[in-house]
Amino acid sequence: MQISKGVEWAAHAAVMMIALPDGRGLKAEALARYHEVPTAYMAKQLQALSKAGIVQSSRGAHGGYRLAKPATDISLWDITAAIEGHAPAFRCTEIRQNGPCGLKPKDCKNPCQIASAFALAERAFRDSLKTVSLADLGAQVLQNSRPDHLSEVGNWLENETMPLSDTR
Amino acid sequence: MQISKGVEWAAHAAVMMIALPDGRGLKAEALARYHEVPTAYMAKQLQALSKAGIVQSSRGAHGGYRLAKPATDISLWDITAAIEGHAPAFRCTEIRQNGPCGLKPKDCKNPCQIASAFALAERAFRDSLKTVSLADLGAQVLQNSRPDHLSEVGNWLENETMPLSDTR
DNA sequence: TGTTATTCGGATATATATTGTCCGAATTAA
DNA sequence: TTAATTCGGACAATATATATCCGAATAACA
Repeated sequence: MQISKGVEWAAHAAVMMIALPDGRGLKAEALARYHEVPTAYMAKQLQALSKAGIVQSSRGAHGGYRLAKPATDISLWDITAAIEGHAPAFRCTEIRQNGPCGLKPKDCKNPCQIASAFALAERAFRDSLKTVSLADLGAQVLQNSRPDHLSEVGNWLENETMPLSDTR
Repeated sequence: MQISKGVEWAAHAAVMMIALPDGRGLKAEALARYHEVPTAYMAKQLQALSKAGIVQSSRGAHGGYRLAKPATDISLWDITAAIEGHAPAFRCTEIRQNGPCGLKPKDCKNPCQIASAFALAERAFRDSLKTVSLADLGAQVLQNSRPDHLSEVGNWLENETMPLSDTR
């Protein structure tokens, strides 16, 4: 029971993109270099975010990624689901229908009690992540960072960001 | 992000053991046959439950497994943790310390905001599972089962259970 | 308007964790 | 003492997660 590293990377990349000025983007390679992770794999996570409508991508020269909507409208659950998928972690295989005393399918209209309990727990997990928006995370980072670090990041962004022409 | 099938099997096996009369046990092979799953792998899950102090095992002729404590004192989280381990699902790799603008370790005394959010969500998940005891699950099964099914299970148990001599 | 540099996107290998299996050590009834 | 029967940990096979590569697409520029 473990969450993919891609979720961590995608979340950090998304927080980074909050700071982008309007009309600018960051390419996958830059985001990977900034976080010191494999470029191609970071790109894969960004593609997943793009498919989920969380980020916009621009191809070609001076292309890159940027957030597709306000940071307040993107939750940590959105990012997690985009990478991990929406499938429940607990997979009920209906073993109550197995074996010498197995139940008939018609007696299994209601979900198994164990599966129900896990569904409830997973809902609690989801709901907790849904309460955290990218904007919240960004605000916390601003609060807890030393000023010199923030300007360091600002300078780095200044060098790496390119104006994006098109907004497909 | 998925939960091992062993958790499902262990949970069903544990619920089954609620019904055991005092001084009786079920061997791993019987529990596996009842649920129609591979014997050796079911045995592995039972061993994990045993290590966690959830079930008692008796070796030798007429050996088997039984609950080690009252069903009210065993939660679904206990069983999950016994099989899956206590390690958190989200693994923070501290990538904020990586790259050109990486933070110094001394500036990372507080956990990363993203990791904190996941820790909170996982706590919600755990707490939800902790509210469900084996006794609860057993009661729900009794309520939702047809009487003929219950007597069928009772007969099966009668044939399979052996008196356990020793209570190591 | 053609050309080229640069980017994203999906198909393809490798590493790791999960799932499944086996055989020896231990225990107990006879 | 013996032998049957069990648990327990070490050992393979499979599925998933991780990492990588190369082609398709786009926009800048001459």
